[in-house]
Amino acid sequence: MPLLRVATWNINSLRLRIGLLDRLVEALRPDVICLQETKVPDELFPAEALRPLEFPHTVFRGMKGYNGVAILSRVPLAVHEIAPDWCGKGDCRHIAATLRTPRGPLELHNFYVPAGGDVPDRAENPKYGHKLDFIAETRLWFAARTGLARSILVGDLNIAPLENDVWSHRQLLDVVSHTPAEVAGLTAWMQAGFIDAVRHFVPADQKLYSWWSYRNRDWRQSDRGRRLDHIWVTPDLKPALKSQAILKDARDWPQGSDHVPVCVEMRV
DNA sequence: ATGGTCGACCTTCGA
Repeated sequence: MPLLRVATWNINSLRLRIGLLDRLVEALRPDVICLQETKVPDELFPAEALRPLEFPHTVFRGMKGYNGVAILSRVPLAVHEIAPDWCGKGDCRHIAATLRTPRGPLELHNFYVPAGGDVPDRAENPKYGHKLDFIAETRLWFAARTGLARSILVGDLNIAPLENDVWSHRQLLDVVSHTPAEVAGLTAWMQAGFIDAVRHFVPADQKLYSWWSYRNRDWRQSDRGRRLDHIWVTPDLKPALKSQAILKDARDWPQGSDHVPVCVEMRV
């Protein structure tokens, strides 16, 4: 099992869209699926309904109504209780696991970063402050992890850092997800120990999105997308990277999420 | 310039 494919998807309700996971598996053939916005408390996690998918190893952290993250895996894994309770909120926005691969353990982090509300102003909008505080905390925490290696960080990070990660850099400078403060915060976090595994394959001058708003009648025609979903790896894994895929067609799945799956293949 | 659409859940909130 030298090739490992890791997919990340904001599923926007696991119970509502559980049937779409078959399509994801068929299209991407992932070994590991990281989900965000599962919106299901742990005691209601649909383990039985997931069984036919044949991802026997699962870890999850959910709550009622909001947030929630899960990892479905064909590779044995165990929860890695290592990270703090970000911003002391008790939110279910992060789960870490250790994957047991034939060539040694891999550390995997699955994040759902706060969306941050509508107004990009700390005083006026506490959600925006929470988002900036969250990514500052995660940056400091990873920066303190000296010797971090063989690690993968994925998730809905709710920030599009590059000019071509949004449909119009100029028009989104004041829109939460692409403000200079968020971009600086996310970039500093990544540079605390990771490289962008998707942009490793796609030049920065090329438009690349993973999310299109529900509020566009014809999302494909208007194509006002943003790249909010990311896969980062520690630099030691850079030579291991083999390919990336963003499953744009998933945006047209029946009753689909507003996010599409992102996947990276690596030889680990 | 504005409003546009979802999901969860109890009527409005979060995205």
